[in-house]
Amino acid sequence: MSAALSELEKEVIDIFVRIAGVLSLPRSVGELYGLLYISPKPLCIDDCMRKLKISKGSTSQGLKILRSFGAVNTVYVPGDRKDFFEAEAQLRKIVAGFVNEQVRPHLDNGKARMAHIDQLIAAEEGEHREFYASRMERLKGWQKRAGSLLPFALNFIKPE
Amino acid sequence: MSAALSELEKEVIDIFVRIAGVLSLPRSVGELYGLLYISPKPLCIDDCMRKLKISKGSTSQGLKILRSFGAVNTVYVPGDRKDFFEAEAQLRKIVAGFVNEQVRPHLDNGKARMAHIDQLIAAEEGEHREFYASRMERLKGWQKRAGSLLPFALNFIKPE
DNA sequence: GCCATCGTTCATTATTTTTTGAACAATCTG
DNA sequence: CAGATTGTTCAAAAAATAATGAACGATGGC
Repeated sequence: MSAALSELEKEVIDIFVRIAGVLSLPRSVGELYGLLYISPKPLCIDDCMRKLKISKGSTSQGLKILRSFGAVNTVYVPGDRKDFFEAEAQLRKIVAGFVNEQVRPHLDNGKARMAHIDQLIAAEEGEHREFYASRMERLKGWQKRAGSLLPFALNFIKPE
Repeated sequence: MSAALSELEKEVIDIFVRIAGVLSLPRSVGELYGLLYISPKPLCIDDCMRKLKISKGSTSQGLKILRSFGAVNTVYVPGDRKDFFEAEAQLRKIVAGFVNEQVRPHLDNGKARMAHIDQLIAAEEGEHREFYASRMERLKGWQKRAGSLLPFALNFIKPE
C-alpha cells in the first residue's frame, strides 16, 4: 500500500512534473498531481508523503495550491478522520481555475501599467516621442491579441 | 547617452521582465529585450550594460538567448567594430522562434514518454489496468488538444 | 606581427525558490 | 476533558537558478 512508486507511477508523475515546470509551479506540486491522477482511489496526506518521499509541509502546501485552482478535490471517506484527495480529471475546470487564479491578475496589472506608460509618452517632449508612441501601439496590439486568444483557447477545450 | 533609465524605459522594461518570468526566462533577458524594444536606435553591449547596470557576462548571455529565438537582431553600423542590436518587433517571428526553440522539444519528448507509458500499461496485470488505460486516454486527449491549439494560435497571430 | 578592442565562457558568488520539520491549532474519541 | 490524531504554518536549511567578472580567444588596425 505504501510501497515505492511503480514504474508506471514514476512515468506519469514525471509528465506532470514537467508541466508544473512550464507553469512555474514547484516540483512537488507536479508530483502530487501526477500521483493522484494515476491513483485508482483517493489518497490521504500520509499516503502522498510516503509514496513521494516528501515532507508533510510540502505535501500540505502542495495540495493547498492544487485545490486553489481546482486541480484536486477532497473526498469524504466514511469512518476515517483523515482528509482524502483525488485529482480533478476535467481539464476544462483546471484550466479555468488556473487562469482565474494565476493568470488574470497579471493581465489586469499589465493593462494598468500600459495606461501609465501612455501618460508618460503624452508628457514626452523629445524627438523620439513618435517612435515611443508607435512602439506602444504595437505593444497594445500584442496585448489585445493575447487577450482575445485566451477566451478562445478556453472555449476550444470543450466541456469534456 | 549612457544616462540612467528614464521613467518610460523603466516601465517598458518592467513589462518585459514580467513576460520573461512567465516564459521562465531570466530577468536580465526581459530587461534587455525591454530596453531594446523602446530604444529608437540599436545599442551595443556596452550600452546595455551601462543602462541596465548588469554585468558583461549577463549581457552577452542574455543577448545570445534573445538571438536564439529571433527576438533580437544584429545590426551593422558602418565604421564601428562593435556589434549592435535591435529588438525584432514582429511578434509572429518571435513567437515562432520561441515555440521552435523552447517548446517543441518538450512536446516531442512528451510524446515519446506517452508511448512508453502505453507499453507499461499493456504489460500491467493487476485489477487497475482498465483505470490506468482510461487515465492515459484522457491524457492523450489533452495532449492532442494542446497540440492542435498551438498551430492555430500561431496562425491567429497574423503576419503583421 | 603586435597591440588594443570586443565578445564569450565559465568557475565562483549571490539571490531566489523550494523543502523541511518542529511547533502549533483544530478536531475527534473515549 | 485528557489524550491522540491530523493538518497547517513558518523560520531555517537546502537546492536551484541567475549574475558576476576575470581569463580567454578572436578580430581588426596599424
